[in-house]
Amino acid sequence: MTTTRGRIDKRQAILEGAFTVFAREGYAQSCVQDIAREAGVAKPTVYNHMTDKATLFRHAIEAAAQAVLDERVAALEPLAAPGDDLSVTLEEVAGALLRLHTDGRSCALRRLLYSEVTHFPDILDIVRESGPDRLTKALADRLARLALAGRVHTTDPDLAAEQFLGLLLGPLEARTQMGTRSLDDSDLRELARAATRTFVRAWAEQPAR
Amino acid sequence: MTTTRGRIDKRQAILEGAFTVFAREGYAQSCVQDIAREAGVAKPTVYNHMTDKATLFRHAIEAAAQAVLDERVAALEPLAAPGDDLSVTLEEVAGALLRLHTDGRSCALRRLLYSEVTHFPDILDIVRESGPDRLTKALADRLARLALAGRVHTTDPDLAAEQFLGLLLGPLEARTQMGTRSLDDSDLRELARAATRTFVRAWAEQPAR
DNA sequence: CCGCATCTGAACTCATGGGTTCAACTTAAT
DNA sequence: ATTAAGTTGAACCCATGAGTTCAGATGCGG
Repeated sequence: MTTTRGRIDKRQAILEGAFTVFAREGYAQSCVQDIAREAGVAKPTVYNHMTDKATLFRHAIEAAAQAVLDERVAALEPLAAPGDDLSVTLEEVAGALLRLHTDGRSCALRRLLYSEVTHFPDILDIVRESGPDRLTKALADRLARLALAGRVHTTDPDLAAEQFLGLLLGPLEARTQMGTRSLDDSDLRELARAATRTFVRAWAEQPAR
Repeated sequence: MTTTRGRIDKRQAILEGAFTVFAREGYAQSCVQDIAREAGVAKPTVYNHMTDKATLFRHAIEAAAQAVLDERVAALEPLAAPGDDLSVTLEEVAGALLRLHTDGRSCALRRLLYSEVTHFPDILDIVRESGPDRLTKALADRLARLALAGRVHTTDPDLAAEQFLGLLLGPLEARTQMGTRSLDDSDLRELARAATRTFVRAWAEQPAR
């Protein structure tokens, strides 16, 4: 078999260890030695799987981004069949998104993207389709369905989705000190409630529009 | 005099050069030699003014943050005496904020903060009072006045300010590819219009609240 | 049991860069 | 003119870390 290499695929361990260390130290400050140690592997083994520190970085980011995004999109699920009161479902989804967004891995990933976007312009392409873009699209899809059902009043679900996320996540950055402080669950629920209320007032309560 | 040192204060040049290089390369990837060259100064001169690469970083960030913030707060000025149609003034202010927020220095500063916040936890304190926090507060002050005048309907101007900025800046990140792509002025105006419309619908058109 | 692929640890090369030293130079103030 | 502070370039020391090499484990299929 091609994939049943030697031991229980070290590759996975390397990618995870790499992300952990990169997240903790930043790209330039991480040394491959530490990554190897973190992954429970010898340094040359790392170079057996990845040619470069740079490609190691790319692959680690890609894997992490994929994982983070899947959770996010899954959290939108309740919107497929909302209850009688749309606000309740929206608020539930909002809370779930906030919890995911403030998660340690998520914050670390965001920090890494921001800091290395200029040195690795290609990670944007890697992450784009699996990044906030796809989340906005997925939310826009849900909102479009709801608009058809007359429960949201908009002709531009993409805009509505962008604004919902802005309303929800914008206030976060300030409160979490750029993702370094963590909020307790009641704060998150409060933020979810405030964002949902404003969104509903602007997009679901109005008569026509 | 204490401040009429030797030549026309190299200190300023050093801080500016440092920010330029840090912004371009990131903290770890910048070397003091390059910073000195960028500032038109010899390496030992840098160490005459700053003890460390780290304190050099702190001071450069502080200076840049101060400059960036002052512009931002100044852009809120029109809200002190809005015209008959509040939307117009809001939209004008929103456009100005967007232009400042997408400015190269501004994006670079944001990237630096995100990437080094874990290695320099203290830059948060340096920047807090001169960061997005103070902008939100300043905007909240304006909104409070407008609420008193009955032109905005809210009992929580801080929340309204946070949400306005979220509505305005949230959609930006996606469109500018984390600040790497620049938008032309018509796009910015469009974004300002969309954010303002939603904000007004939620906070200024409603009867009571 | 053997060969093959992989993993390991340690040592090594080499480039980069932080921070310092120093002797010579420039400038401002007295 | 003299002094003192500040600047300069070049050379220097030293730590760190990317990437490689190699000789010896270790496990697997046949």
